[in-house]
Amino acid sequence: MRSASAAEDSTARARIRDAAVLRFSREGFRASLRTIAQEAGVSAALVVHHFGSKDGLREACDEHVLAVIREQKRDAVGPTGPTQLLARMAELDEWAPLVGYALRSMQAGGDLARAFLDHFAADAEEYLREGVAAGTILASRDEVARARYLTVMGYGAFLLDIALHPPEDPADLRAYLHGYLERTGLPAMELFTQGLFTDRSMLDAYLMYVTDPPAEG
Amino acid sequence: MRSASAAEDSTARARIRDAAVLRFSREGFRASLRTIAQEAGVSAALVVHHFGSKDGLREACDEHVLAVIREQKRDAVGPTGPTQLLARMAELDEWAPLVGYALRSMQAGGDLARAFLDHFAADAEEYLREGVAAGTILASRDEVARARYLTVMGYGAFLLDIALHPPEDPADLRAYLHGYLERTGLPAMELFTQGLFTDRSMLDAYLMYVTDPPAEG
DNA sequence: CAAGATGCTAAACGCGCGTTCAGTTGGGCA
DNA sequence: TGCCCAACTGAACGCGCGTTTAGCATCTTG
Repeated sequence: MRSASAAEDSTARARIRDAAVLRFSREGFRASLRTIAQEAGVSAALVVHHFGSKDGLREACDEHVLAVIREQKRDAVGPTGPTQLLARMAELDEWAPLVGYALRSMQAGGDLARAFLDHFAADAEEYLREGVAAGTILASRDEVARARYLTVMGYGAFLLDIALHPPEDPADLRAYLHGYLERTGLPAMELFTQGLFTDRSMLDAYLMYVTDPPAEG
Repeated sequence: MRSASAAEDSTARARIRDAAVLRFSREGFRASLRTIAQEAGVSAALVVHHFGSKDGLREACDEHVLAVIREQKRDAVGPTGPTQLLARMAELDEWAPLVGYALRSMQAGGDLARAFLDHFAADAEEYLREGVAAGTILASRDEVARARYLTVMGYGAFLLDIALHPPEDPADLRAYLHGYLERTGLPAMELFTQGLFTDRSMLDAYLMYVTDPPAEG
């Protein structure tokens, strides 16, 4: 079936789509149709001919990226966290444009971003439950909310870090990810194993507040 | 000196700057000069006359927003967390455009975003040290890295959440913030008081890895 | 009062964008 | 063979953008 990867599809349509993913990944969604067409070695008119409009092209890219990442996840052996999935994919240069596209998409918001996050949050929930069952992870009063919170936090921190320190070579997500993990590894580990507070008073105060909220101003 | 607020400055230059902050806050930095000029009740040419170019206008907005937020912070009585600063400011409709501008700026990256985060991370560091000294917060092996990590995480999560669920009325940050805190309050409190793992094995493994890293591939 | 700076505008310029259009090529099929 | 349809292109269109230019009032100042 799949001889090596989807890149083997050398129809003009696929070439345009791949070129679009690459340029969107590098330049954001401001990348022009003409630039994309040039990268694919076709005319700008052909892009519109195949995808109807620039928005149509973006939708096609969205579907493609989501499909590939889902397939990658299915093929992955054993459970891995959602962050680890993109991280491992970034390790292979072949997938770098897809990961870059996904990150751009999350930063821009929209349907694909929501789809990604729902997907990853659902994964996180599963892995957290497994951890709780295995006794390695503490139980939460609201597993769904926790999974979502941790997912949004992880990706949000990574995206903001990228925005603050844009890599000179956007293609080299590998190097960037390495540096990011180096910077955040220790505080993350401390937070996840020890928390931040020395006692339960803040949590108890919050729980009290939630169950018996003060009157609205 | 300051009769009520900076909004009292009714020179055309100030009106243009305030209009720019408002529109940038609502529409992002794609907002056009003509739109901003119209909002300020002047011609587009006058904007260029006063600020040289659109980039010049953005720089002026950056300086203004940073200055106002710093001043607000100085006036604030007692220590408050950096997140709480923006949160409290968002409560007052008067400051909402400034806060919106700051958030847009962080999402877009650039110098102002770095300035904000350095500022807030330094604040966080101070408050964390106070907490450690007071015995309410656990000490970290690297206070600087932890302060930065928590700051990037907090704002990153909030920004991603906004991108995923853009409020229908961007001006009403107040309502949005309320919903966000409702969604994340419990898992955040749990994480900060209890951590995530049941034992120290992950942290110990990480510390071992850092002090004695495996050979590079 | 003359002269020049200052605040400000209407109109236009040039550019890059997404998109459209008329037309060419070439393979599949009655 | 003749026809058609799909793939594809170069040129142009229309638009909105940031910016420029020329000119007009209105103050300031010697």
